[in-house]
Amino acid sequence: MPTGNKKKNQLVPEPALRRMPCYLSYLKLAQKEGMKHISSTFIARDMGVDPTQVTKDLSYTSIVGKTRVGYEVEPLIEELESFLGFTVVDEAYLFGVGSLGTALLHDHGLKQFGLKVIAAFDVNPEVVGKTIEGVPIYHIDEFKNKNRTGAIIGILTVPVGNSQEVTSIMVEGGIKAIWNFTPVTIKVDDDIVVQNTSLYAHLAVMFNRLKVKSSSSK
Amino acid sequence: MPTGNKKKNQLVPEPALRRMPCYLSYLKLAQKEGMKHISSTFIARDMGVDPTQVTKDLSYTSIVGKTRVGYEVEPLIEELESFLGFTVVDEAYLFGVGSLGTALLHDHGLKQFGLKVIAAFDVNPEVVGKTIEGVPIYHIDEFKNKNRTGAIIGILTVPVGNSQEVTSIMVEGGIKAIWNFTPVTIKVDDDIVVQNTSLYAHLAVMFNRLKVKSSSSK
DNA sequence: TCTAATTAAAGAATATATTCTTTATTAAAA
DNA sequence: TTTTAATAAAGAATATATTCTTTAATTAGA
Repeated sequence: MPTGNKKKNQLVPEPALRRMPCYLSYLKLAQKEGMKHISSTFIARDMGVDPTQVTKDLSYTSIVGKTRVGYEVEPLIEELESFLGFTVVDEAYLFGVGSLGTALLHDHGLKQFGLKVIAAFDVNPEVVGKTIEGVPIYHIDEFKNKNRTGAIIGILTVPVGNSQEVTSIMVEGGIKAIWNFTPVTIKVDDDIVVQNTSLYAHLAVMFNRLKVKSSSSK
Repeated sequence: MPTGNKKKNQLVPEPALRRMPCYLSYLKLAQKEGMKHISSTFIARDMGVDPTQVTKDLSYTSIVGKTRVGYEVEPLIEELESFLGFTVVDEAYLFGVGSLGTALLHDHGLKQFGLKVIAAFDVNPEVVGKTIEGVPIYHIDEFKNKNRTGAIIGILTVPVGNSQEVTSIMVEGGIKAIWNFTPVTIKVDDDIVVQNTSLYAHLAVMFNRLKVKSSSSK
């Protein structure tokens, strides 16, 4: 049996992981206002969530709070950033320089959170050869050669019909994690990480909630 | 007690709602290939999910399948699109024309899924007065006047520090649903719908899964 | 016409996530 | 030094979502 912290190997629940960047941005604001310590009850009240959920979520990191004092703001921020992988910058390729792909290339916020797009790939001759925000766009056939540099993260923003095909190309070329912005459920081996972020799925949830609210208020 | 379909008033689970656009894009591809009928087991096998989950998810819509045949593709597509609110185009305002806001304005995919940005607001004199992809950008002070036209959906892409402030302005101006792209937990009254879509939260989940995978494979 | 195989749908069982409760700790005040 | 109040943390209870099981329907084939 391997030694080491059991927590490191156990899977952190996705809902908890998704909340962590919220704590992080909240803590950064608190730090700006000069706060040195902050308690879970305080965070919870401010953010409108359950206090025990805050402590449970934060317990997945290696930070421990102090009774009657709370957490030290600065170390907690540092721990969260490193725990979430925001401190080291990973390189990524983007596949599909259409409307959404172009949009993402314009967002430099990604680099701040540890992801730097170093090249993009497409088949459209109108975009191949150009650069967007300093990122060169190559024909997808060049991907296998280019991947010598070893990016293991791929951003998938191709049209729905090409999703699975491009996914296969990505995996064959050594991509280990796919950030999938298409609404397609792509199929990959177990060793490949897939993160689905379909904006339209979120839009669907919003429309539904809005519909339910407006029909119940009548 | 009100009459009418009980299902319409009961909240559809968010996970189910998020999967629906996936079914939709899958069905559209199937339709292109000439399929008229499709069974839940077939969909499930193709998408790598549980067959009963497919039927359960689809049962929230008013479509029923036929035993030994499955669902009719075309009516199912139509029902899903209308159920998800993709058939009618809602108008929206975008708040914060920074990096991410600009990016979203470039994505015309949104209109296709029922959301049309008709105006954007910011305070930066460098962008105020310009247009991006045909969308005019106004100073946020002009929001209250502009909102006579009655958009009730707002897209929030301001910097973290201004999130809550701009949220209040949005709600005061009549916004009923906020698509929040900031990692901040904004506070609003119960009657306002908030849909959180923090790209960085998804990034965090991906980094974590990648870390776990790479550490367990050694 | 009858039988067998396939399927949707409903409900039960399981798994997962969230919230509640208790306990032990400890800083601050008496 | 002692007491009190506030807190983190662990585990139990609850709520939620997913998966499994059963049932009934019905089409295709014998």
